[in-house]
Amino acid sequence: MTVSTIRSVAKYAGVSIATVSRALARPNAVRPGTREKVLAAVAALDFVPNAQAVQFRRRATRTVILLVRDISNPFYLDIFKGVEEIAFAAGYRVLMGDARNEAARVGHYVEMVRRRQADGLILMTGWLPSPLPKPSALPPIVVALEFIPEADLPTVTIDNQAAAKQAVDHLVGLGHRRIAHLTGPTPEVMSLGRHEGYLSGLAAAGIEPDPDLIVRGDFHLASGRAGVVELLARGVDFTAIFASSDAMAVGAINELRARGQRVPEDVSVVGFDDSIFAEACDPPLTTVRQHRREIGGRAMELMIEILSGRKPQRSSICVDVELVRRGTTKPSLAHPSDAPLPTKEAP
Amino acid sequence: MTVSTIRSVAKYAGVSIATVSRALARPNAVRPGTREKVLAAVAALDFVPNAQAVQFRRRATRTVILLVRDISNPFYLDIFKGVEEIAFAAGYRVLMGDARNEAARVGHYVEMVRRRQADGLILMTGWLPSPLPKPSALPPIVVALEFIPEADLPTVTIDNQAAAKQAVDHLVGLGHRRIAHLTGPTPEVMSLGRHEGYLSGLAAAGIEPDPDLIVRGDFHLASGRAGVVELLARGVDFTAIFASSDAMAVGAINELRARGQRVPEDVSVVGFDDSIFAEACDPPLTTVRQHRREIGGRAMELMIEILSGRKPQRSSICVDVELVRRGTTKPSLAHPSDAPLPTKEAP
DNA sequence: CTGTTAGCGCCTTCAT
DNA sequence: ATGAAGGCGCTAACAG
Repeated sequence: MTVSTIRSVAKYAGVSIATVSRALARPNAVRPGTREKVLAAVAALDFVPNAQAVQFRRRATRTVILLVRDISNPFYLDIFKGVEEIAFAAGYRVLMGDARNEAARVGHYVEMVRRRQADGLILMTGWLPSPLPKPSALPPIVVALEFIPEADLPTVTIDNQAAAKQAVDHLVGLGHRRIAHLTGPTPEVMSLGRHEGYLSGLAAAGIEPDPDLIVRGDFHLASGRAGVVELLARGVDFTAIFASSDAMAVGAINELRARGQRVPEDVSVVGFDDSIFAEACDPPLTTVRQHRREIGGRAMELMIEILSGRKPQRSSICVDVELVRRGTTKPSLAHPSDAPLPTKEAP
Repeated sequence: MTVSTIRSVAKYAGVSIATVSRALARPNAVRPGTREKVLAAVAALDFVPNAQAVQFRRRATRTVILLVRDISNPFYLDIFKGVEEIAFAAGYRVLMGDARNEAARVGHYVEMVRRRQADGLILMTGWLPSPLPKPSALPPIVVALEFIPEADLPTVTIDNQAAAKQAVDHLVGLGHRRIAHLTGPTPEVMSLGRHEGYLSGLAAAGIEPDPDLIVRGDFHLASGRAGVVELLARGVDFTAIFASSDAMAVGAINELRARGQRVPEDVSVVGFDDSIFAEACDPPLTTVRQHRREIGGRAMELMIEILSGRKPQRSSICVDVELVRRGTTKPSLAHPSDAPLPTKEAP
């Protein structure tokens, strides 16, 4: 590891340190001959500017933190990718933080940027440390995909309700009328939005919602299995399931199969996310795609605008979703009415 | 965002900045009364030390970069988690870098630490920028799970050969003798190790390897499907498949099913990694588990030792793997000999 | 165009 | 136990 400083380069090139600095930062602010000399010295001494000193001087770290709820979720990978691409291109670095589902850790990361370890925070947790610091004490924050009702922060989201409605519309279009919903953890805005979308999809089709068709999950695979177990235990009829996450959809499919039901022949299933599970699923999963790269990218763009002191045009952005029709949905064989399914053994 | 500095705190408390610094860094190097005053001032002014200044002064960033081959791979999530846990506890931060499979980007990250943006680099790519900088120009690097033959760097790995052999031993123990291997991308050390393990597993059982049973893949799902297509096209008999990654195993299973073969009844399948695919698979995948958290943690521990100037006891660590028997393997129905499978339609 | 100079915010001897 | 002072390596006025 080299240790040469700007001073040694200056001496070697026979110029002042200011000239070295300029030759490196704005090459054409310096006479070509001088530039040559400096560059030669830089090469000879294998000089690399000390980034810490530069950033300290400039009062900027050019680093942002992407803080996620739980890093085990592969969902965040593409978000990260979107953030990182934009960040990299703009000369920023991305520090990935894992909140491990603990509010306290969010506080830690907020503290990090207050201490100037980073310039800003892209938040993908639904909470901020409480008591909420007064707005003036909050560092630059952009919220992605989540909602923090208490604070009015710039946000990049999708329209969960419209997205869920699309999924239900698809099912309805296929002739399904007994559609179950595996929801996300329910006090959360995201889960609620998707559930409302489910309800409005039913309403649009003139279908009366049936509380027995609604099962609460937590987005994880196991809760998808459990959801099907519950549905079957209730003895309720259904020809389709809308799951608020792909992982739950896969869990549900596995459980349905274990119970002798075929997908999509007996039951159609739609997921949400278009995550890595969707393509690994057999048949591939029909699902609502979230453009994760784009969401991440947009969030980073917002952050850059904020950090540049420019006031962003829109402080909140809504990214479109897209229904991806694949193999787990097909037309309902049930009568157009609410007639029970052909034959279904109880669990 | 607060802007108070140590100087304002000093003035407020009526002491010198040196005292403030001490009161914060080593509280008992200062008289209790003074400490009180300082702490009160800190609280009143909502002072947080500027981390950039501190680190600049101390010539350390307390940040390490975890650079992965391709961030889209969920495999790295748990590695990150392991790294981050140890790092966090030791007061380090982890910057996640994505090499996007490009050697040039590795160079970029090496450069980052040379510029003192970070103290060290945990490398999970199989390459370093070439031409290789002379060792003296290399920053602190720990290699995890990969191998960089050209350079002699501290490494945390698993014994790929022994691990693969375990998988094959398991299959052999179940009575399988016609075992296919879906390899990883082949010029790479990791893939080669696993293939050697496969071969030695066969050798130990006195089974002659059959080149027709070996298909090259790239660790991804699609190549698992393609591998089965190839195997079937070759018209070769097999009762089991060992795939060098879980993703390939899942792809293979999906393709087998599409061709009317049952898993594990007709064909047993073993994967490698125990990744997120393994549990989502139906039935759950028998696979070789890599303890990713531990691997990450060990790598970070090594890094901390190196950065602390302590010479690590062992510069290379090998983490154990574990065969996880689940639902995709069962005893072979084929004759104990090399007899062809009962009935199998050609593709 | 180039050099001189004054810090950025903090830690750390070195005196007192 | 405390204060004064000197940088860390660099950038950004300000003069020339």
